[in-house]
Order: sequence, then structure tokens, then C-alpha cells
Amino acid sequence: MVKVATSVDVAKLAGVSQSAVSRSYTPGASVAEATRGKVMEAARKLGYRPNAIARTLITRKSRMIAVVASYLDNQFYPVVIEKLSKRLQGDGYHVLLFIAQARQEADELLLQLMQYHVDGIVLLSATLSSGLAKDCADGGIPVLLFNRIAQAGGTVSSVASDNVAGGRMAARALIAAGYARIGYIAGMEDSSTNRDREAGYNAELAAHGQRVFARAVGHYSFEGAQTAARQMFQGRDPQQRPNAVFVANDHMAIAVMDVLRSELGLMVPQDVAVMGFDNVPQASWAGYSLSSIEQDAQAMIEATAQVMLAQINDDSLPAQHVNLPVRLIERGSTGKTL
Amino acid sequence: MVKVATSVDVAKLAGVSQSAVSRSYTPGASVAEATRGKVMEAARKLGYRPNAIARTLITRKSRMIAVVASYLDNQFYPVVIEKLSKRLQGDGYHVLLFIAQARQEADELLLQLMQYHVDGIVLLSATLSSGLAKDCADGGIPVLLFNRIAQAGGTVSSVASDNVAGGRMAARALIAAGYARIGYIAGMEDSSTNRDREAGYNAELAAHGQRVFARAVGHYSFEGAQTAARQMFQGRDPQQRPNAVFVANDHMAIAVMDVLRSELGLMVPQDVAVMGFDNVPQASWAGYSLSSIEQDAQAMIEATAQVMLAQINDDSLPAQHVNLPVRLIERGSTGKTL
DNA sequence: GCCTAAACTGCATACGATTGCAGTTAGATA
DNA sequence: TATCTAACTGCAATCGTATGCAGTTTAGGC
Repeated sequence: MVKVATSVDVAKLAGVSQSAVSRSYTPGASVAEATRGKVMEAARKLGYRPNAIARTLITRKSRMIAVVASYLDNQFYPVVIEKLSKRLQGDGYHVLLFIAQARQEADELLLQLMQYHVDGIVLLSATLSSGLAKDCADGGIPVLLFNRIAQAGGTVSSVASDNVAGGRMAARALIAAGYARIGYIAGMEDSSTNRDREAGYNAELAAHGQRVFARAVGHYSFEGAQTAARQMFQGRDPQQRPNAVFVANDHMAIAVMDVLRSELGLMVPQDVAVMGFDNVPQASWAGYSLSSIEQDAQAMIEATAQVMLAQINDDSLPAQHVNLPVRLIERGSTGKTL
Repeated sequence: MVKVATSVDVAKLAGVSQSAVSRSYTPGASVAEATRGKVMEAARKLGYRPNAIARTLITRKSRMIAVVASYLDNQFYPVVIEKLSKRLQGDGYHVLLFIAQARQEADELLLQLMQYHVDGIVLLSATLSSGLAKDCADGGIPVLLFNRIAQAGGTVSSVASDNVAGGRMAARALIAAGYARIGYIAGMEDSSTNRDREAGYNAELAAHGQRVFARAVGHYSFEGAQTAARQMFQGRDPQQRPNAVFVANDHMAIAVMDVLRSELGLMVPQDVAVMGFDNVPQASWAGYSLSSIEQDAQAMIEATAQVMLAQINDDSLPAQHVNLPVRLIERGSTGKTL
């Protein structure tokens, strides 16, 4: 193991002070062009790279952003992580990734995170206890909920889609296509996404003089959705079951389609139409051709990056709440022929 | 923004020296139980947590491991990232995530990574220039290629599956099922995974007196695989096209199935049998029921963690190369009825 | 050629922890 | 009670960089 060169080594070789080396790497600092030249030359020879850790210690900026996720099996999240990571890299920030299943686990992890003095925290699907959120805010670390809405007035920002409008769109599309017995398969009932999607959905149904025909809960998991689908459709007469179902996200909707077609021998959309939410990559796969309410991941990422970076640069900024429009994507699963 | 407490603050409140505080947080250090008690009490009051950055500076161990990935749309990788991240968290390590598309980009990122003094680097699908790999090794940072084989004798470890055996299995299964015109859709031709899978596949075909009937290249991408499938099957008479095809990974195999069924109106497996590699979650979805050669992700993760941690703890350890067994999973796409 | 402002440079300190060393205390033993 | 050892504690140096301040050089204007 070769000792890595430090700024002192470079200074010695270049015949300047250590300060000069430091300044050569600080944009806008006061260094003569000639000095910087000598420094860079010496640095090249020694393979010197500034130590980000030491820099963090003194500047109190780590240029690391923590991203906390719980499950990556819903493909929406990998896509987000990939894009967010690339976006932040463009601004010289790096992503410290945490996987936390339970709330409590998330809290514990967050405490560990804070030891690293990350500049910001993005919570992908996990929630964290309000006490901890406050701690972070008090510590001057901006926290942003992605795809979740924070309690109003909090110190935590959020970036989400207009889930209420999305729910309405789903209802409107199914009604417009002539379905009259419309079911709903919920995600996690205490999540803001599920609440909003369901609220919009119910509101729009009501506006057309309808109400939800059947309801089950899938907890945003594949297995949960399969169970919900069986519960809703298995062993029922055609008139006793929905002929269309809105599922709270695509990940579950795909599980539902599998159960409908393979287990129960029902055709989609002839026997049952299915509508999802998110428009994950798999929704467009020919094997499913799943209609969905698209969340604009790119726009969500962009908003996340901007809010986060703004908060990092100015810690007096209040929490922001971004709500982005969604879009209906109609495919075969609701009868649209390709 | 409230100032966060430091060990000095805690020491003051507890009426001990700053060293005592530090030692209270160091397992096995020499502190009286009473002292540690006072320290912990004071720390609790102040909400003190040791600053990992400062600690890293002096111990030269950041407890961060860099994970470099390129695309996360192949679901194999999100699964790996999730599991690896959790596994390493269990040992007190955290994952610094990097997304790099091109080789050059990976090199640049790695240099940034080294500034963070990560304790180790896992390259998920990305390759990096041999010069850089050497730099890392020289710098004492263990590098591990996941799902790639390093050049023999290098300073870089690797964890992979027995891709040659997997290729053979695929061939054997298709031959056993009675297929005689067997195609191959390759991934990236310069990747070790593709080379090995194809080599094993061809060897087993040859052992049965067969040879590959048609070959196309999909570059491990969804679109590439679609193109390859069209090239191989579009507009050909039944006798002129393969009646079975081994695709170098599931991600592409799914794209192939979509083209076969939806675009070309062919049935799987009646007209064409399809075999993939990886056994990603989607392979088991009823909409595809894709036969596949399973890579044991859990075992790969475990090996990765063990090799990595061992190398971190003993930097005189030579590079290790782990090669794990694979397993045939037969499903509907090769004629197995469910 | 002199003066002033601007540009540059280096010194020294700080960031928040770890750790070798030496000194102190307490307990055990004779 | 005196002595030795073991357990504990604190001092001070250290990790590698950033930066305020004061001093020095340079350039430019007259």
C-alpha cells in the first residue's frame, strides 16, 4: 500500500505553501496562474487528489446526499434511484444509499447517516418518525420526501405527483370506456399516495353517480396484490365481480393481471379491465400492455434535485412542496387496441 | 441551525476529558464503567453522535463501500443492490452509489470516489480501465467485479456464476426437450458473461452433434434484443428459423418473447421455445413464465461481502475469484406446463 | 521614480475525532 | 503499612484540508 500524496507533499514538490495548493483547487480563490500551474504539475506527478473527507471536516459540506429506500422490487424506485443519482452527480453530489424495511430501521439508519454529515436526505418510500425528521431539520439537514406528502407546516419538503388528479383520471377513463362495476385495490392504507389516489378515484366516481363496486388491500406488494385479486374475483359470478379495477400502482396491477389471467382464466380487458399507476417500464411490455397513470419520473427527479440543492445552499429556505401533473396512458388492459 | 454537540461538549458536561468520551465509544477501550456511564448520560442529553468524518480522517477507514452500476433497468441489478446494501449495513458499512454509463465515465467517477477514501469498490456491471484498477489496488482499495471475471493474475477480485456451466445447462435442456434448430441471442460480445455463456452453450451443442442454428446480438439491452429477435425470426419460413432460442439474459429474453408473440404472432413455446439467464423476478411472472438459468443472487452477495470485508481487514490478501453454481429453472417458455 | 491599490502568498489555527505515552489511583498482597 | 500491579485517565500530537489575517509583491497611474 503506497502512501497517497497530500497537499503538503504537493506543496513541497512545487515549492509553494500548502495554502497555495489548497487554493489551486478552490475555484475563485486568490492564486496566480503561474502558481496554480506549478501546483497542478506537481499534483499530476504525485497523483494527488484532494481528500474529500478532510475537506468535509472543515467546510462542513460532504457533497453526499442520503437516499433511503425500502424495497426495490417495484421498478419505479430503481428508475428513480438511477436518474436521481445521475442528476446529482452532475452537480458534484454523490448518493449514499440506504435500504430500510421498517420505520424503526429507517430511524436507526438515519442516525447513522447523520454521523456522516450528509448534506441532505431523500426518503424514497420510507417514512420516518416525526421526531427524527425534526432532529434532522434542527441539525440543518434538509429532508425531502419523494412520492409522499409531508404533514403540512412541517420542516420537511416533498415532491410528489398529483395523486388526486391521477385517481380522477383513472376513474374517468374507466367510466368513459363504459365500465360500470369498478373495483379498487389499495396500496398501503396509511400512505399519502394511496389516500390521495383513492380519494380522487372515489370523488370522480361519485361525480358520475357511481361508487366503488369492490375494494381490497394489496399493501403495495406483489403477494398482497395477488391475495387481493383472489379475494375480489375468485369464485364469483360475472355479475358479482367488478368488470374493471383500478390498482394503486403498476407493481400490484401486474400481479393482479397474472392472477386474473393465469389463475382465474379471465381475459383482460374482455372480462376485467385493469388500470395501474406509475407507468413503470414493465407496463408497456407487450405481455401486459397495462394502462396506467404516468408519474413523470424525470420531472420529479428534477424537482427533487432543485429543491434539495436550493435548501443545501440556503438553509433559511422554508420547506417546499412540489406537486407534479400526471398523465393517462391507455393501453390494451383497458381495451385500447394497439 | 443548531450547533451539533462534539466530543468536547460532552466531555465538559460529563466532567471528563475528551479522550474519555472517545474511548467510551470505542469497543474494548480502557474506560471505567462509571466513566462511560457519565459520558453516555451527557451524550444523551446533548444528542451527541460521533462524527464519522472526523473519525475517518484519523482511522483511515470510512466504512463506506462504493458500488458502481451502469443501468438499473435490468432488474437483476436492483435486486443485487438492495441485498448487498442490506448485507453490508449489517456489518456497519454503507454504500456509496454511482451510476456510470460509459467506461470513461466510470473512470472519472472512480477518481471522485477515491477522494472519499471508500474502503472498497464493487463494480456491478461496469468495467473500468485496467490502469485505474491498478491505481486503486496500489492505493490499497480492494476492487471487486461482480458478475464479471477479472483478467487472471490481476489485483482485482471477482464474484460470478459459473456461466459456462449455465450455458451448457441451457443447451442440454433445450436438446432434451427435443428442439433441433437452436438459436442464440448474445449480450455484449466483449463481456465475460456473454463469452462464457456462449462458450458453454456451443460446447454442449457440439457434444450432442449440433451447432447453433442462428445467432444475433442484443447487447444486453431491451431494444437491442428486440432488434435481434426481428432479425432472427421476421419473415422467415418455419423451417428457416430456430424453434428454440437461448437468450443471454432474462432482460433481453423478455423483449424477445414480446416481439415473438405480439409482433410476429408466434407462440411460445409451440413455435419457439425461449430460455433466459439470471432468473429475475419477472421471469416467474405468469405473463412470461420464462425458463431461465438462475444465478444465486443471495450467494453472490454473501461471497461479495465476505471477500470484500476480508480484503478490507487484511490488505495483504491476494485477489480472490469466486465462481458459484447456477441452477436450471424450467417454466412454460420451454414447454414445461405449470 | 513614487505611491496606492490590487493581487498574491504564507503562517497559523481550526475542524472533531483517535491514540501513544505517562501519570494517577485503587486494590491486592506480603 | 509498604509495595507492586492493573486499571484507568488526561495530555498532546495527529489526520489533510480550508481560510482569516498580515505581509509581500506587482502593476499601474501620475
